[in-house]
Amino acid sequence: MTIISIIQKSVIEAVKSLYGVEIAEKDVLIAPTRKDFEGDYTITVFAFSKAAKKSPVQTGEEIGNFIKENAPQIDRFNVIQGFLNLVVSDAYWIDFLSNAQNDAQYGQLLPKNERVMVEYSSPNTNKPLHLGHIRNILLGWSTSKVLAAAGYDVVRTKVVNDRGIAICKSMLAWLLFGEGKTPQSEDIKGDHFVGYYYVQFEKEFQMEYKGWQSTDFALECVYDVKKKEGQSIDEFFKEYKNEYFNKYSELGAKAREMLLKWESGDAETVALWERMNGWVYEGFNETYKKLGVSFDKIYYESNTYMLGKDIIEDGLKSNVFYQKPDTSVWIDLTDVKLDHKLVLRSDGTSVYITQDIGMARLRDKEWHCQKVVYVVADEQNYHFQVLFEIMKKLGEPYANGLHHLSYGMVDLPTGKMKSREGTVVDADDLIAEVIQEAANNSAERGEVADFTMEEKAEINRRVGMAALKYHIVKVNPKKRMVFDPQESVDLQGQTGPYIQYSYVRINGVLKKAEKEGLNLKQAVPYETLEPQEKDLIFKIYEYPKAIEEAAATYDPSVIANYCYDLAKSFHKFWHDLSIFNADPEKSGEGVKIFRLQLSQMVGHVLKHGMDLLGIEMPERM
RNA sequence: GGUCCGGUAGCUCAAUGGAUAGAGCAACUGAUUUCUAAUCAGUAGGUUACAGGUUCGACCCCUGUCCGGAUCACCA
Repeated sequence: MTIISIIQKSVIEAVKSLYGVEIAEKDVLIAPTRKDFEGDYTITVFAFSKAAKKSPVQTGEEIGNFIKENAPQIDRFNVIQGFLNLVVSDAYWIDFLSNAQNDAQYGQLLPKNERVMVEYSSPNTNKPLHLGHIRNILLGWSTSKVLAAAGYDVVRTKVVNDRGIAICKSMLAWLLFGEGKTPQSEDIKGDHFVGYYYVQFEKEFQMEYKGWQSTDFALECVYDVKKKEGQSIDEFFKEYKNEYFNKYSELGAKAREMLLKWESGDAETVALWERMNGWVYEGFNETYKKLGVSFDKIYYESNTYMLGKDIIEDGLKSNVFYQKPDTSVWIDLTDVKLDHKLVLRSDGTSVYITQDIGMARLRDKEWHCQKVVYVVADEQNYHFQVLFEIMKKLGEPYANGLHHLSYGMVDLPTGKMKSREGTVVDADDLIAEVIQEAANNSAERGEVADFTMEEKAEINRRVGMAALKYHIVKVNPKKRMVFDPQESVDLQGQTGPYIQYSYVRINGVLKKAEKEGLNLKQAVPYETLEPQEKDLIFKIYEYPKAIEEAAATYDPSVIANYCYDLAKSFHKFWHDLSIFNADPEKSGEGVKIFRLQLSQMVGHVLKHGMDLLGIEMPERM
């Protein structure tokens, strides 16, 4: 039984026997005691003081005395205002530690016998990954790791948007201006290579558009006729871009023609499409590898974009959907405070959401997940609200397990990232930069100067990636975040490397212990904990709760902050108390072994926790 | 305009309705004969956007206002 439930039960008994009132477990508010007070757990007694018809302080005293009498695990207590602070006995903590130590899986919670699918990354194949994708990927990966640690059976997936007008733009530009070049011939990463032609297309298109804007036709037959009140020429044509692309643009016409050819299965077009997408995948895979993430199943939109129509037809029969006179199909979601939403065009073709409806059912057939987490930016909040409501109305059994892990956009200190203004931070560049920064710092410090080049490179990679990943994943997903590249390479303070460093310190003493032939498996007598020691044990004890919370809220930042707190406590412990030079007079013979065991356990939890964030620990740095 | 999400120290972020709102960065001051100073300790920094309300108790819940963002396509 956990100490929490021991305390809860004791309080329930206390209130019953002292005041004759029955309360439930959820009525017992129990929280870790604040730092400035003595105690491990605090119970808020205001609610009980009403039942007792006594002052909060008196009630606290009475309950405290009762618990102390009845629960041997509680050593002493104090009451301040309406707060009952309980001190758990050192014996309990020491006992807990030795048990945890024997559990090589500590941090892996019991199986929940539920499967959850995490969809993340889901890129377009027309340009390389950037900072925004990095947030998505890190969130998706760490969420999946957290869920797995919490006991779920996890399936990782992505849906590649490999078709549509965007990739056709790249294809067209490559045909027009590519001169037969390839990523190999130019020695460029495939996704960057294809992205270059996408940009090339946009440039050419802009030139064409600019030229067109000054024609009499554009000014007299378009601007004069369609402009809004007081709208300048520039403003108007900025808004008119898409319509121009579809109506008058030569390049636009060619791109659309290519899309039609692709859809009709034209062999040459499909071959080109496969070739260019192949280049992109090679590039993406390299980036995924650098980020240390993987997928169990990849879906391609080119295979799934026709899905969902049959469901719409069935739903039409069962009156979940309705048809307008123009034959387009809609759903009425006004009863759940949403709108009427189109699910099938009047020409019978699908829209974005049709596909998602079909995809949801397909994946249910293939995987039978009780839960599905969609890691997608918050600009699509409305889309997912609509999607989930539709699935509920269709009566899909898994509908209530669908969850949109919505995260805020990543801003730069200078403002929003805009591809047009060239302020997009490229994923590969950023990764290279943080690793380089780690290398610079490492060289300055000279701690690992005697290591081989390969070993140094590996350490720099781990440290640099830790800085980057931690910087991003420590922020609550739903918040928009400001990403300062300068700060992301910081190695001091609340950073990934700070946490790694505590692990490296632990590794150092463990190595030394090994050299001295110390047996860390032995049980040693130890009775009185130093505050720094208890702090560490307490935090180790709280680790499973952090995992549960992170899993329940789909929020890896809980783990990020937990790891920082634990590392901080360890650094403090390290600074204040010596391990090998511990004074045996004062602390007893077992102190050295005990502290090594404690350090080892901290190391285990830190490594485990950081792994949930996709961060690897170096042995030295 | 409707809907949704955010607003906490100069900056980046924490805080199951609980105690005196905490960290880090930046600034300043200290701590290496010792297991790695990528560390530790200290100083300074706040009307939690604003105004009401609910409560024994509100950064947190409710109402309104302001600011920022997203979204409201027969686009994806």
